[in-house]
Amino acid sequence: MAQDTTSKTHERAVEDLTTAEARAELEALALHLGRANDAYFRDDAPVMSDAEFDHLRNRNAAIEKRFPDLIRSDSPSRQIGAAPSDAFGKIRHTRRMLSLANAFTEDDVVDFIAGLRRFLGLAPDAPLALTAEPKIDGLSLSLRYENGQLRHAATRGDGETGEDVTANARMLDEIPQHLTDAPDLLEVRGEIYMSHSDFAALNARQAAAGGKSFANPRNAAAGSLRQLDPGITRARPLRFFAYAWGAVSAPLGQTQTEAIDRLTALGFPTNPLFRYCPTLDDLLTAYRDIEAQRASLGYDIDGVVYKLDDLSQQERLGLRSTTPRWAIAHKFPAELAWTRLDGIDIQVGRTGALSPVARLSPVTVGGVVVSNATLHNEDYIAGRDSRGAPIRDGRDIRIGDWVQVYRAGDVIPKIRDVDPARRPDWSTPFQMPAHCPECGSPALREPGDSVRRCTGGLTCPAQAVERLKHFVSRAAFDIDGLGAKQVESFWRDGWIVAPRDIFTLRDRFGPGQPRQLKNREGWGEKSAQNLFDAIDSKRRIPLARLIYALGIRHVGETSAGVLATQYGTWSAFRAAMSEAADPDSTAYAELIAIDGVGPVMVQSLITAFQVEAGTIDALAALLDIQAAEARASDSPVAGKTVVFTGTLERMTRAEAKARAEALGAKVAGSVSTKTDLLIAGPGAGSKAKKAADLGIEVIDEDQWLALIGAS
DNA sequence: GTGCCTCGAGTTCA
DNA sequence: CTCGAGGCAC
Repeated sequence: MAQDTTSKTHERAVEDLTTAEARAELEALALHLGRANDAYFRDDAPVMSDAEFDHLRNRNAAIEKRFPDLIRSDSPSRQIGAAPSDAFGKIRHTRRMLSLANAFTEDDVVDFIAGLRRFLGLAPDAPLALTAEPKIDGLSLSLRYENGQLRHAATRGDGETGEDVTANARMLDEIPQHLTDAPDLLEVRGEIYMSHSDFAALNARQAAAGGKSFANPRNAAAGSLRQLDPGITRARPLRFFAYAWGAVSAPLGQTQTEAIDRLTALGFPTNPLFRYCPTLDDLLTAYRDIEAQRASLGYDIDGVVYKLDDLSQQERLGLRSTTPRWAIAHKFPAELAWTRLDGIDIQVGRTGALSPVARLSPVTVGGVVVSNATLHNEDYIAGRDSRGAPIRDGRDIRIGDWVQVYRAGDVIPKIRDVDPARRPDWSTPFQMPAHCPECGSPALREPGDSVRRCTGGLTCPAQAVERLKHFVSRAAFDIDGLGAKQVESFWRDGWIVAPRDIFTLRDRFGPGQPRQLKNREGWGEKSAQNLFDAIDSKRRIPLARLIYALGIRHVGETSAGVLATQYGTWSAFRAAMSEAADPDSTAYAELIAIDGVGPVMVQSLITAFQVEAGTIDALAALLDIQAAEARASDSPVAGKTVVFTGTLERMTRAEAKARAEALGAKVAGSVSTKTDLLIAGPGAGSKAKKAADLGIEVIDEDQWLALIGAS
């Protein structure tokens, strides 16, 4: 396994080391392991073998054990926990793994049910059955069975692509390896979790063996499933509940209830508290019952999931971008903790936004020690907006206050409340600085904006660095070995000041140059060469990624994709951005006509290409920009613009729109020359006439359903 | 003008 | 994950 033995060649027994040698070696190990960890964590580019990684980590631990006084504040033993995740292969989910929308109050649930009825075109009192089940606090897993055999197991990942943990899933008793009487293709989805008793026992074993303990059962489950050595996973008591499915070759039933029964019959553990709820009252009763049992279940749950029971109705409702419309998670009240607010720091983001961050006396909330929390913006801290009106959830928050902290979505620490009785008498309302703490430029708040922004632009170090970090981020250029930390370090030394410097790095600091990367601390011949190669490999870049990487305000990943698809090539896009500066130009009209592009984004694009034309063009000249391909789809309506008019008799307007969009069609509100197809129900008026005048194809609802294969 | 829905931006801890 | 706000339909 150990291809690279250089670092071990001169290794000496730990007992023989002098203090000075130990200190030097710990420093070197911190550097190497930190880099290796970054490479694993961020990219798919391990810089050393797993065996060597483990060896170095053990060596570090051994030296620290003998010289406890020398343990560094940046010690790898503190930073490197579970095995690096990217050592796992990737699996693309055939059906995306979604998350759930949340309900926090009974009113939210009532709204959810009303929304279902509205979408389906049902009367407010029409019967509508749902199901309720506990929401397990673990990590979701997708299991793919082909001809009854377990083929793949994948974590959720970002929903599109997860990690391949097949070898580990095969080690778990509660996951069937073979199925009988199953559909040829069956993807089962569920939750991996660890029970309270198993968690306590595991931590006790870990402590006895001198290992680190886990903060909570969910972390223990995640750490155990993501072991590189399946043997370790085998020894961990992981459990599983099935609650959903992905692709299937034959339906599991007509309702959620039937499908869950079928999964149970196939041998999957399903939750015993699953319940069929014909009415809203049944649903809320189920919630209270499950909440009452929460402490005695023996495993963590964080709410109750409601799903529409009828699967054909589920299909009609369809999906939003990241959540299904037919399900919701009714969350339990979050765990709370009181602590003191020791200070408020100001961070400066990529766009210059000044965000206040609370520095808290460390406190345990929901099994995790929290010491920072976001405070959003100045209105939030003042408890009122710029006109003095109180704002929702805002609080008068001051340094020195006792504050109540919770973790929103069980993740992001937030401040819920302030105890006025314990406010120190010296406290004063927090004042946002009028100048950027990083560069001293005036920090201004535009009318109507809730955020104060540094006006320094790219002369502000914080903005410049954040821009660079954005440029190399995963969804942008994603250069192996050039992550946030490296970019910041290069920026500090003036090696990379703007994005284009990345692509001239080899010319300026490569072989033959007076200053060379390989002589830089922490770099060698090989690693320098690898970085140059990694950079070169990203010169060829899809148009969408480049547009996103530019970091133009209001242009995120999605909008960048839309723009790329619309213009196709860099030269077309680049020309349009210049021409659009004239609001009377056709370029302007075309730009603002793009679905999802409005006046704010247009202005932002125009300004960016005026102010930064030189740097952008210099960058583009160093790249090989790939044209965007029109999205291919097998649906007959993909890419078509359709308009609905008149009364639809077999579905609501919302449903028709959602379905058409799911098939790749664009749904417009009015007929124009861009319209490809008009679906006209009874009572269609001017739109149908206009369509006829323009020679646009007009069909009725039945023909439409036949066209999309859904009659 | 109101009310979705989505997107962008900033966020934590491991 | 959440908030704020842009974009769009009604």
